[in-house]
Amino acid sequence: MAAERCIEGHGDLVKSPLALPQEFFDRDPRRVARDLLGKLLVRRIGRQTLSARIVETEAYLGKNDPAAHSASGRTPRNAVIFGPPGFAYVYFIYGNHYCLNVSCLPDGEPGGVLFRAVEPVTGLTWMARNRALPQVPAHHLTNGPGKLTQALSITRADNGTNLTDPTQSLYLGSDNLPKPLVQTTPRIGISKAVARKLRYVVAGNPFVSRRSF
DNA sequence: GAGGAGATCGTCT
DNA sequence: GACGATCTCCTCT
Repeated sequence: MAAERCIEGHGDLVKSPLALPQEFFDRDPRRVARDLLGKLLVRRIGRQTLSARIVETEAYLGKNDPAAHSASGRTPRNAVIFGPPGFAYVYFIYGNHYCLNVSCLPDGEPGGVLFRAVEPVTGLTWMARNRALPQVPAHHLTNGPGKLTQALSITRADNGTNLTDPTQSLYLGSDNLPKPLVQTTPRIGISKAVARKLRYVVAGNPFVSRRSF
């Protein structure tokens, strides 16, 4: 069990969130994607701690989901989502961008959740610096899978990180806020299984990547 | 504000 | 060699 610490953000001292247990991810990716909304993504860079609240996710179901990377079987690239639950699957896409997923389901069963958007909580200045966009509105810093990885300095070096371990430089935590109101929509940017409503957003949150369909 | 096109490169076949 | 779970810039309305 993680000890509570204090992290800095905007000059305020904020209680460090407790890491989510591995059992949280040992479930159907649809449940995990929904329950991750409102949870915190915590990134440590040296002495700096960045944290952001998850406001948009997508579930990828594995072999029965043609849109999932795992649909065509295990490869060196996607091996993490075939592994134990709660680990980071980071991949490079379109020559420019990294996307962050977390593995779900027991070891050997493919499944994962893509993080599409987060709401910055602490370290906003660092995120703007990482994005090289100091003038951009806050809600444009992290409202997309490629944007949030850039803002939090997430790269393939983070692939395979145990996101349930609070001693890691990247982990998932909870500050026990009430569950937000969740809206489901079709996933974005895919060409297969487009009709399935496997995208989960915090209703009305301005930090989601796209508002309505 | 909305829509289109180019950039860019790792991964897979 | 083709494709891709994206982003940004530019143009048009």
